[in-house]
Amino acid sequence: MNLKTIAKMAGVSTVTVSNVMNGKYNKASKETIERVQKIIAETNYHPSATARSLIMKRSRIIAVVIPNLHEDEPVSASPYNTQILGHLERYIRSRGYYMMLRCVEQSFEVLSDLATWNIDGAFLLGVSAGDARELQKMMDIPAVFIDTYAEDASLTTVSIEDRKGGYLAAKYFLDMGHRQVAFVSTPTEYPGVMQERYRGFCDAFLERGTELEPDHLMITDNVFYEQGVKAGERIAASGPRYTAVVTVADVLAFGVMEGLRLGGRRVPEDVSVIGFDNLPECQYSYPRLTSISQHLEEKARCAGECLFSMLRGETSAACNRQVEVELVERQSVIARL
Amino acid sequence: MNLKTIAKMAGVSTVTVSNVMNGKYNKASKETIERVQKIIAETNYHPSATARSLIMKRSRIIAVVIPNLHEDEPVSASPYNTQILGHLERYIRSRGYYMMLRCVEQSFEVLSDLATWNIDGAFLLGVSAGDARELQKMMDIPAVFIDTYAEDASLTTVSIEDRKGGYLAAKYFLDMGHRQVAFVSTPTEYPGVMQERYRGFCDAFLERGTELEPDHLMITDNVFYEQGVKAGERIAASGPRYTAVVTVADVLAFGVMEGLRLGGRRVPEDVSVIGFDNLPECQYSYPRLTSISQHLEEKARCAGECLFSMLRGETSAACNRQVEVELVERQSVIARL
DNA sequence: TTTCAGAGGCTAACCGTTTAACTTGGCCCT
DNA sequence: AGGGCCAAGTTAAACGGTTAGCCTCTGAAA
Repeated sequence: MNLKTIAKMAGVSTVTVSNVMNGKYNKASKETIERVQKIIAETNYHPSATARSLIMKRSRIIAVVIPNLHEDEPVSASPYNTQILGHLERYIRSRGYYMMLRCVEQSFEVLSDLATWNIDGAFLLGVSAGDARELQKMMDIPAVFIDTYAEDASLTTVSIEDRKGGYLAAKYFLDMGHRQVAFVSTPTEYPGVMQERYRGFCDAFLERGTELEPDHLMITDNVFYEQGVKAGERIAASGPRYTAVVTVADVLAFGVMEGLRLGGRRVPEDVSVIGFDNLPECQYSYPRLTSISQHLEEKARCAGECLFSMLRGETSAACNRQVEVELVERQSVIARL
Repeated sequence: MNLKTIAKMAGVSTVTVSNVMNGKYNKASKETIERVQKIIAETNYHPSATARSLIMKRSRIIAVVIPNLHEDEPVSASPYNTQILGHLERYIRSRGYYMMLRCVEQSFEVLSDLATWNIDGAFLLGVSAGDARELQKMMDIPAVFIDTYAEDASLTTVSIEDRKGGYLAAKYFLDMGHRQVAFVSTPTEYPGVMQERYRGFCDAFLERGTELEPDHLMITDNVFYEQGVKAGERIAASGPRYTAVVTVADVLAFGVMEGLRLGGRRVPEDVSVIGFDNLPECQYSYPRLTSISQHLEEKARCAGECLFSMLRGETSAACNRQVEVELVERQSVIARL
């Protein structure tokens, strides 16, 4: 079933059918339009996207590049990824576009072959700043980087208020009377999400004039559960020194809680814990985890708006937007009087 | 950059370049092949997938249709979905195909517009048997239904040994000395995953000759956490009657454990619990949840093999494969002497 | 010496759309 | 009466590949 067939059935040329399909109603008479539309509906005809994108040089396909989903590690398989993916798909579809998904280990391995599809734009998740700039160059299409921190403003990025998140967690503890607070994170010395969160954490102590413990910073190799357990055990082993822990990821927090328990400390009676991301699991961990929440739908909408404004050619320069965070109170924190 | 350009640079016709690209090496001389390949490499040329699929009538695109990912509910946002998605993507890509993702609320809303892309095949997740048959008719392309149970064998399906899973859980409890075992599930009267699991559960009791408690079956509205909590509370309220619970989903089990706690029962000291799916979260719930595990990579590979054998036209009729399950022991179960 | 096969290559048609440019007739204005 | 303009079409070219069919040359077999 193609244009030509429809045209023949309607007794008009293919161009007329094409015009009707694309809403160019000033190019045809009312009767013609109705006749053609009737036939289209009856035959359930849908134009070929391939033919269309071939000649129009735009495919209405958006690529979404996301790190390794298949891994058994909670961080990859995390509901975070599923949800943001779901929201992005909805946004893309609501605009009449299609989503092509690509999971990658190394960001680079990818994109040349995606280019064969004349991709209109791309969302890239969790790419480092350096890689991001490379990628931006390789694919000369509009791209929005989600959770990437670039020092310069050449990239269009959408992230959350990571710094404020760290700040909120620390301030919450300080307000609750905690003074000895550990910070569990992957390395914070490079620009990125974790550094921001740590900066915010420090901000709160600075603002309050409270000294940080000299060894409050506990660096882990990754944000997986087992590393959290180790960190928790270390904290437990340091005696009653720390009364509270901020972690940069919920999964890490789940591990820390287990590690503390293994080390003989109760959560939250002996040590309070705050996570980051507010995964659905926070509601059914034990104890339920207090966490910094990011509004994923908002994040996706934000990213979508950025990308589609670029697609429309509104080159309002690269935007760098941050979505609000908030602290969600649950049972893993108690006040310290 | 297109075929014509490359052809001109190499001093040959487009056909020759095309042949070289597609490995038809018997159609060109060794020198020509090398010259053309060199130019292709230098210019980093990639042929247009749109043009190609237009004329070849196959796109190398596989559609993946998955229910609502964006929901905040653990069951949608579940790592299960993320992981199976990741594995499917890997399989698809390993075959040189592309993955188009579509999240749906109602399975039907979808597929006519996907057809515009000349999709070669599709994976459909979590579609009911009835819908599946409709869909199969609508899109006349090879499709593999994952986690769909059809009574007849007209559909190609891949699922897990759900019945055996239910059996394993029940048998494990019986072997551990439990006699009063509750079964928490969404309705089991219609064909589907849950019915299979329940059947397996009953099988074990029948085999052992142990009577089931008259009200052992606790039906929930869905497999979300809150429903699990309610079921757990109900079980707790029924006094010391039940010493063990089998649930049809881990998230439900997490809820049940919380509900039992709220009702004053300890897990596993008073009541033991087994989940289903073996989500990564089982490793960091409290207590760690014993669960029936499905091998997702295997499941994806299985589905992939089915689909690609259909794509190759090997019409070995519709296959209905089931992937193995096993019981993973953790801390949520103790023996009853 | 003719025949035949195969290597190596080319031309033309085709896939299903969109777009630019052209046609035709009717109407209005001068 | 002639020109200009608009509505409602049409035809032809283009997008970037693939495929079928044709051509030419060389070497070997009959």
